[in-house]
This record gives sequence, C-alpha cells and structure tokens, in this order.
Amino acid sequence: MSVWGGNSMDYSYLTISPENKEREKQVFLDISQCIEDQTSWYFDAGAGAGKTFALIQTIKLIISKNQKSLLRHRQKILCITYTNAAANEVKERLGTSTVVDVSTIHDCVWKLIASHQKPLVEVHLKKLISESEKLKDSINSESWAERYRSLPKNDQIQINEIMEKKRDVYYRHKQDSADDFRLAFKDVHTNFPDLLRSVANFKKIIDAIFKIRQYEEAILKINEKDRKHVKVKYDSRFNYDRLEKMRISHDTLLEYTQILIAENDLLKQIFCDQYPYVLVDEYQDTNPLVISSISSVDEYAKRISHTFLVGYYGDVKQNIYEDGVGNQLHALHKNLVRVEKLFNRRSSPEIISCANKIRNDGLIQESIYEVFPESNVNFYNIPVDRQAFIAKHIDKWGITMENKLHCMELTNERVAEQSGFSEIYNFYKNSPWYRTGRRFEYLREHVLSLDENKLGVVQKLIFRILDFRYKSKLDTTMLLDIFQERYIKDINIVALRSLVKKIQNISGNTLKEYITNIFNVYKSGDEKYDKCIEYVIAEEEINSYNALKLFVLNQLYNSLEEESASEEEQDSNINEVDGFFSISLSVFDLWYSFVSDIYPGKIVYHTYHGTKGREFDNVILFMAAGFGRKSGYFSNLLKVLSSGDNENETGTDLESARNLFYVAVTRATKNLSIIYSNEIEDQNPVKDVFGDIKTSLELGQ
DNA sequence: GAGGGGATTCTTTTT
DNA sequence: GAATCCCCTC
Repeated sequence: MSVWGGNSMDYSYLTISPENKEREKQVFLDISQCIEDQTSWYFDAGAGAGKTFALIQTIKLIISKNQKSLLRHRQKILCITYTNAAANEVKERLGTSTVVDVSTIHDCVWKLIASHQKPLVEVHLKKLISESEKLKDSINSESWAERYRSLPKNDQIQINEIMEKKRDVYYRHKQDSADDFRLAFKDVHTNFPDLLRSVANFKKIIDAIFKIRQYEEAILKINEKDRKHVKVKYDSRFNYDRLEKMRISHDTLLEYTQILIAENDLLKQIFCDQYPYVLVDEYQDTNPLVISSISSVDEYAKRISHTFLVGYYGDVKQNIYEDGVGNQLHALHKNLVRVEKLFNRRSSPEIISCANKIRNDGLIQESIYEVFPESNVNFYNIPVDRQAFIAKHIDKWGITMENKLHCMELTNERVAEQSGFSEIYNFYKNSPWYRTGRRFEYLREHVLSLDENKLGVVQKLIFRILDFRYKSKLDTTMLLDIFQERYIKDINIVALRSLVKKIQNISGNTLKEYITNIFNVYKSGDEKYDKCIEYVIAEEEINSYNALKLFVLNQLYNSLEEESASEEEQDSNINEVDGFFSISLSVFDLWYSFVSDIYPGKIVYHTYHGTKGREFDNVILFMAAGFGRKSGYFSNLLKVLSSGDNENETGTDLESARNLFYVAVTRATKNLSIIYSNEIEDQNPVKDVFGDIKTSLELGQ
C-alpha cells in the first residue's frame, strides 16, 4: 500500500461485495462527471479511503480522454503535493507519462515565477519597503523599544553609530549572559545605563536597527540596478528569508506567487495555458496563499473561456499543520463540487468505528470488506510502564520480526530514547551549538532526518563512517557503494582482496576505537586504502582520531579560538567529545538503523506526526494529558472526545489535538492499544468511543 | 508584594 | 519566541 513497503497485512484475500464495488465505482463516476461538466471539485475522504489511489485514477482518466489534445497543445496535467515523499510516491504509482507533471508546490511555483524576474523584483522591493516600515513602526510603538525611544535624537544617532562600528563585537557577544554582554559594551552601559537595563530588549532594538539599515541599502541597490540586486532567488535549504541578499524562503515564495498571480494576467494566462488540469494532493495542508493563487487563475480562465479544472484531494480532519488551509478551502476557492468517499480500505470495523466517533464533522466511514480479520482495540488508563506494556503486547499479538509492533510517542526525544540512542541525541542536544546557540529547532532534522543530506555536519560525517562500516561487513554490498569508481577501475583481484580484507578487519567496540583503527592503517603504503578512507571521511583535515575530535569541537563547541574559554573549559569540552566517541558502537548502530529507515527489531518507534500517510497492523499509542507547553492538550480532548462541537472547535487547541489523535488512531489496521496514564476526569466520552477503560495490564478481549 | 528582568526550558512538521 | 520560575529592586 505504501512506499515504505511491506509489514502490513495482505488485503488481497478480503472480499468486497458486488454492491460495495458498485458504490465505490459510483464515487469515481462522480469525479468523471465533474470533468465532463467542466466543474472543479474537491474530494473528501477519511483516513484509509484510498485517496492517493483515487487521485491517480483521476489522472489516468484525464489522460485517457485528453492525451491527444494535451500533446497537440503542449499542455500537461499538473499534480501538486505537499512533500517530496508524496511526489515520489505518486510518480512511482503512476508510472512515467509525458503529459503529467508531478511536483511539490514550492518547486512548481518557483518554476513558474523564476523566469519573471522583473515583476518579481518589484514585488521584492515592495516587501523590503514594507518590512523596514514595519520595523520602524515597532521601534516607535513597541514597549521593548521604549527606553530607546525616550532618548534624545542625538543620543539615538550616537548609539546607532557606535553599534554599527562594533557590529562584529555585537554578534560575537550576542549569546553571552546579560552580565558578560554589558561588560562587552561597557561604554554604552556607562553612557546609557537605562538602555542596557534589559539586555534582551536592547538586542531586539539593535537587531531592528541593523535590519532596517540592511533593507534600506538593498532598496538603494535595487534602484541602482546593482549587479547583485537584479534577481530574486529562492533557497529551499534555509527556513528564513534573507531579503537584503535577495534570497527568500518557503513562505515568502508562496506570498510572492500569490501577489504576482493576482496582479499579473500574463502569468494567469501562462498557467492555465500550460496546465488545464490541476490536481492537489492533501489539500488540507496546503497554504491558503496557494489556494487563492489557483482560485484566481480559475476565475481568469473562466473569464476568457479557457478549460481549467482543479481537483482537491484531502481530509480536513487530517490537518495537523498550522499553516494548512483546513476547512477554509471553500471560502478561498468558490463553487467547488463536493465528492465524498465513505469507504475505508485499511482498518478493521472496530477501528473505523472509533475513528468515526473521534472525528466530529459527520463523515462516517464503513469498511468496504465483507469480513475483516480479528481486531483488538483497547484503551488503558494505568501508570505507564513501557517495558511491561510492550512485553504483554508482544505475546498477545504475536509480534515477530515480520509482524512488527509500531509504538507512537509524542516527542522525538522519547522516540530517540525508546529506540535506544538517547546518549547520542542528548550529546547533540546539550552541545553549545544547539543549546547555547538556541538552535533546538534544528535538532530533529540534524539528528533524526531520514534524508542523509539534511543531517547536521557532524551527524553526516558520522553517518558516512557508520554506513561504510555497515556496508563493508555486508556480503551483498556492491563495490561501488563503498569505493569510488576511479580508484578501483585499475585494481587487480589480489589487491582488491587485500583491500577488502583490510577494511573488514577494522574493528572496535566504540567509534573511538574504530576510527583509531581506521587511521592506524592509513598512510602506511597502500594508496588505494588511503583514497578509500579519504572518500569516506571527505574532510581533508581529518587524518586521525584527534583531528576528528577537533573537528567536532569546532563544529559543536567552537570555543577553541574564543578568548573567553578557559583551559579547564576546553579540557572539559574535549572530555565530552571523547565521551561521545566512547559510547558503545551498538548504540551508534541503533542510530544508524533509525536514520537509514532500517528496522532491525520487532518494535519500531514513531512520533504521532511522523506516521502521516502510513499504516501498521499493530499500534500502541503512548498518550499523556499534556503535550509541549500545553498541559491540558489531550486531557481536554478526552472530556469531549465523542461529543465536541465541530463548529466551535475551529482554530482551537481542541481541534488540533482531535486531528492529531484521529491521524494516530487511523494508522492501525488490526490491533490498537492506547495507554493514557493521567487521571481521566469524565470517563464517559472515552467509553463512548473505546468501550470499557482497562485499568489493569491484563489484556482482556 | 508587585513587577521588571534574566535564565532556563521547550512540540510537531514540511517546503 | 513564549511560558515559567526565580531573583532582585522598589
């Protein structure tokens, strides 16, 4: 069913009644009718209904009816998805086609607008002006800028000049404690003691002043047609704009697109000429700016009587990201025909029934199958003892390597801990680059991303070493997976055998030992071996364990060249890095398996959010009253679990908790256990959904 | 004892 | 960036 492959039950032997087959066909006929009538539509279906299947079916239908005309007019069907993973899945399931473009929203709109730099730069210029105005307004009105505001103009100018001169000093000491920071700006502190009473506010002011200046310089340069300011670039690697450098990030790209399309008939023309059919996957997660862009193209196409059809596919109750359009689709794109699918092709009737009660918008699913295998659904309210709880389920559900147990946790930190590599996760978490540098938001991606390229610099290097170690031990590894082509082209069997043996002989119980052993053989006469190691490490200056340690120290502690770091501090940093490399290799193996998406055991851990789109036979949900800073996140939901008012929940924490819970519950196909350890104020709503609440570990039927 | 400020801690996910 | 706790000052 999914790109992540197997580990799910075999549906092929389940039977579907002729009546249900007919009804399922009718849903698709509804979509065909929309295409026939030239009316755009949205397809709403709950979890497990086969949305992606329907989307692909639709594409195939459009192709079968219009391929010739599309080819003749050099037109294509556009399918936009929210993630790269989803785009790849659609491509894979659809097969290659010359009349379909499948891409993420960002790729697609950037392709559209990147070649229209003239209007793009104009929009960018307006943005720079409005952003610098906004900053000036804040300095004139926000309470954090009051102490600056109340100074005489001359003093303000003086401060601006001092800070401009000491720009590098400012950035060097920005992360210091308040006392150290005041010390670094002694002169400002003595002359303007009030201003530095709150260091945090002072930093806010200075940041704003610097930004205003940068923006104003950029505005001048754009007007002067400076060589570096004639083009706007979209940089998908960064999550924030650098407007003064003409670089924008994800959200601003969508913002500019919306403005450009709204203001520019030529772009609308190009869009609807090129793509008369647009299909949007997971519309509930799509940014409202994208919906209004598409909608304005639609209106334009109608005005000039062009064919332009849009089909949205999604489920409002699976909207778990804040900037998604959710149930506001119809407000932004008018006159859409609703097509609904009420069948579920994934889960047991028991699970479907719980899910129906959790979603409170009236969409009630039923199983498409006549008979479904045995299913267990239980809600436990007991103190959480993960080991005991999991052990019971392994017995009860017959968990094996082939029939895995999938545990869902709320946080990544827990997932790392349960997966057995919290030592590694915590090392990064506590390192100055992430902790003192306040870069917590990078931690997940840098440590846990399944995409090697998104890992942090240190993490990527360690990944490469572990990957090399893993593959060099595997009989099925292809030579080219570990050796670079040009170094093995002219190698004979004897030399190759010796090289492989040398590599397989590298041993160690810790990374420290393993890496030390790598370099023990390095530069001792075997050039092929040296090249191979250089290929793995790919960092020139690293040619010993100590050099590696220094590299990590520079990357994560970068305190070596700082005059402020005392010798003891440096020693303790070195010890910490040394301790990190002394963690057992078996722990690193667990991390390696995790980020390689290899599941070496019977149990797999996920976050609730991370399982979107997937399905598992056996699921345990670990649940608690609070989530993040919100202490009543789930406990409030449980109070109204089966009775909440859909209308009044819009935009509330209750809605987001409900959607997240809905997504988590509907991942399960056969067996689902939920364990909630806090007190339940009112048991009735929970009983309504899950039946009796179990208060002991005994797994009743 | 009120309130200002500082230090500390923290959720998820995608582009 | 915001919630929360703690400390300091008035």
